[in-house]
Amino acid sequence: MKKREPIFSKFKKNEFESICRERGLALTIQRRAILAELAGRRDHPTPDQIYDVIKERLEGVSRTTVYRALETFVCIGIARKISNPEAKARYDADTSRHHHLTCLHCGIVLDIHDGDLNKLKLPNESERGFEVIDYSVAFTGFCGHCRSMGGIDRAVTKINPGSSHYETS
Amino acid sequence: MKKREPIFSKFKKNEFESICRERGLALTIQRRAILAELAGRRDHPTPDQIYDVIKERLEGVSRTTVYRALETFVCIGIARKISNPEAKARYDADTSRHHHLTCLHCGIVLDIHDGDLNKLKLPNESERGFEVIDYSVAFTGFCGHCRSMGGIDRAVTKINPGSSHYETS
DNA sequence: ATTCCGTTTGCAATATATTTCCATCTATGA
DNA sequence: TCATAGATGGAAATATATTGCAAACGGAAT
Repeated sequence: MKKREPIFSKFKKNEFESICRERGLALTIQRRAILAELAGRRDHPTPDQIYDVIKERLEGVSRTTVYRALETFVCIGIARKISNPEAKARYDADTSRHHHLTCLHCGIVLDIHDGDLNKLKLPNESERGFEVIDYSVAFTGFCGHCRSMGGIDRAVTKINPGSSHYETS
Repeated sequence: MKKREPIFSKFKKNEFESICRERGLALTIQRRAILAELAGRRDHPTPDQIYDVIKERLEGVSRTTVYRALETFVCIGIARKISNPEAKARYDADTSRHHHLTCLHCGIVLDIHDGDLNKLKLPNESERGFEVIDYSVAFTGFCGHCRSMGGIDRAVTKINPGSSHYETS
């Protein structure tokens, strides 16, 4: 098994702290905990998934704070709000260009790092007035867990929030 | 001005009717109207946007019916629920492989048909147990309308539902 | 360490989006 | 036309997200 680099690296932590200082944003324990949780996992969690973990450690944190902190991270450029077909917010602390696999059954979002996919020619959309900033390739399919569960009717691609599960690493 | 093929073509209509017959789904006036509306527009509407139009023509139609019909269309393969970072579902009656431009300011989703983008090599994710079914390239940026409006702070990429507007064709 | 001030938080209320329940109604085949 | 499986409408429940404000906190100056 290949050893993995921790996502909430020293680098990310320093980046966060210096950006906050530049902008006059306070380094609160809530923001630290929320960022650490977001950056420490690989499943692109929803605000509620983060809240559920955070609340065990931080007595009395509010769901509102989680929502607010995540939006703040997006605004200062240390996280992204990612697109997914569930249409609920999911966040990603990795802001480098990479791509996603979304399971059509349970909604989990996994990363793909692939050099070729990072070199797509941008379409010329200036004629339509659109300014392209970035892109990401969104793959859809079925994750290992959902494939191995018997009885999944693939015609029913409706995402089932009740059956969520996560990569165990 | 280039003439455009109507999206709710004879083909789509026949496809819908035959699939419904095969599956024992009733061809109700609600489903017909909802599909016609979805397929007739190019802006990837939310259920509410469809409802707002439909209710003028179909006295007493329920929002619930619109939600249900759209999910049904996805299940039978004649529409897709598309990925987007807003906290609401958007649907697309074009199930062929194509790609999307999403405006980071107003949330509008435009189509891109580009032959090169349709030929990406699928990543080999079978080792991780993921079965890839399809993909779509999600471009983000700013649409012509949002670019031309003065005073947009690009650092604030939060999607603003209040400023929605649509392609006039 | 203490004080001050602007930022952030928690809570409650509100807003928006979606789903569920069930009585009633309708499309469709016999 | 009739029977009936399937669909609808409307209310209510649930899920998701945002806002306003008083109290608490972080960080800089002292």
